Amino acid sequence: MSVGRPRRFDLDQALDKAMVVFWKHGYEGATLPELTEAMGINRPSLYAAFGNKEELFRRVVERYVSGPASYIQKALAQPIARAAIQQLLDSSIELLTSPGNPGGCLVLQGALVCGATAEPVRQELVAVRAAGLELIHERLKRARREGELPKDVDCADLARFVTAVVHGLSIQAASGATRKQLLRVAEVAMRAWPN
Amino acid sequence: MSVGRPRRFDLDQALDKAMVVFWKHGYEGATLPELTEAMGINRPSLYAAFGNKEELFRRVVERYVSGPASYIQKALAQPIARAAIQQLLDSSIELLTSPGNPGGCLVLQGALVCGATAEPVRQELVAVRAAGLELIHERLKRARREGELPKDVDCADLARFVTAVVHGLSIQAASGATRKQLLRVAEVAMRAWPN
DNA sequence: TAGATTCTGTACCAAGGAGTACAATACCAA
DNA sequence: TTGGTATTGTACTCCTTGGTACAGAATCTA
Repeated sequence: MSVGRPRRFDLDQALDKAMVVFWKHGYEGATLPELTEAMGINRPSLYAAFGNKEELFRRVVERYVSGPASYIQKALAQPIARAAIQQLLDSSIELLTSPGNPGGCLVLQGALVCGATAEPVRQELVAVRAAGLELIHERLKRARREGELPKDVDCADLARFVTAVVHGLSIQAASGATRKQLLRVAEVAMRAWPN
Repeated sequence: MSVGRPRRFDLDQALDKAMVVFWKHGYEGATLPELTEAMGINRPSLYAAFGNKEELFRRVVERYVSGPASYIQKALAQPIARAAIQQLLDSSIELLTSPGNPGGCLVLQGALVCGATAEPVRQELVAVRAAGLELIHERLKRARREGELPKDVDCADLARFVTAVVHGLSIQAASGATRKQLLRVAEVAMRAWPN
């Protein structure tokens, strides 16, 4: 603890509160009054602690990736590739429809499109999505090396398919689909698995 | 032509210009200066002709559904169900990656999430998406009646899967994926077709 | 206890948002 | 030509947005 008046709120707790707001309304749709209200702090405190709205959002995304969205790495760590993808879908659905937080995925609805000023934020989210795709791609390449996938399977195509399904599930969740419905979609999707 | 000073612009042309702006930046991200500039008219003309931003957007969505997005009905009219879905995916991809207009789908990026004031707009888009799902669902039920699908197939699940894939493709397109990449994703997706 | 330091809270600022008043203009009908 | 009508263009209004100045308050150090 350094000198000076101590901060009266917890940084991580405040980030979690901000996460919910951005998740629900997107980067542009989230207003500062809404953010400060949810975080339980006033505006100057927010600016002192996080810089500005954009930096706050980046911190939130970081936290989202290493927190709620960390199920991706966990799933892909499964020894059997097919089970890894299955678990990826299942745990995606669990997060997307978790009753405690807004439906859908922050990385999608944070800024799918936006006005000119938010363009850097959009670009960042595009990069985060690309990183997710790459994780899946790497896992599938490993599966093929290890003989779990036929040699004639294109791992890039399959990875992109899996990503597309996860994104599609996210949209459905954001549009009000139930967990049960999405789990059945995942079941159908798994029929595309090569054998 | 009624009395009074004649309008100096074409309503439908103006709507098409506005469509591109909303498509690219979303409902909230599109500003009135940007809209009027693209439409080649000034603000009072816009308000006189379309009411306000929200009504303009609704007109644009109508036009989008009955124009660019009408490929859906066209595809589903195919006599063979499998071919209908195949064509649905292919023509989706064609629109989503058409060089002339913004990547992705207006019905998704128009307002996936938003601030409080745009909530009615978001709801409308949710309804439009639900209508699309229903079209596919009906087509699949017909296919099952006609013996093209096994009786134990759940048409609702399959329809939702197809919808999710299309939405996933839209996200990918909005994130910079190429037409070729998406066509291969569609190929993978079709492997989930029941037989 | 005094000073340095950092956070909090009120109150403000400039910029940009959507929407409109009103005079000028262009057409039709008589 | 004249009057009625609807559009255009300039110039506004009001509100919300993100961001900040500054004084007061709370802590640590010496």
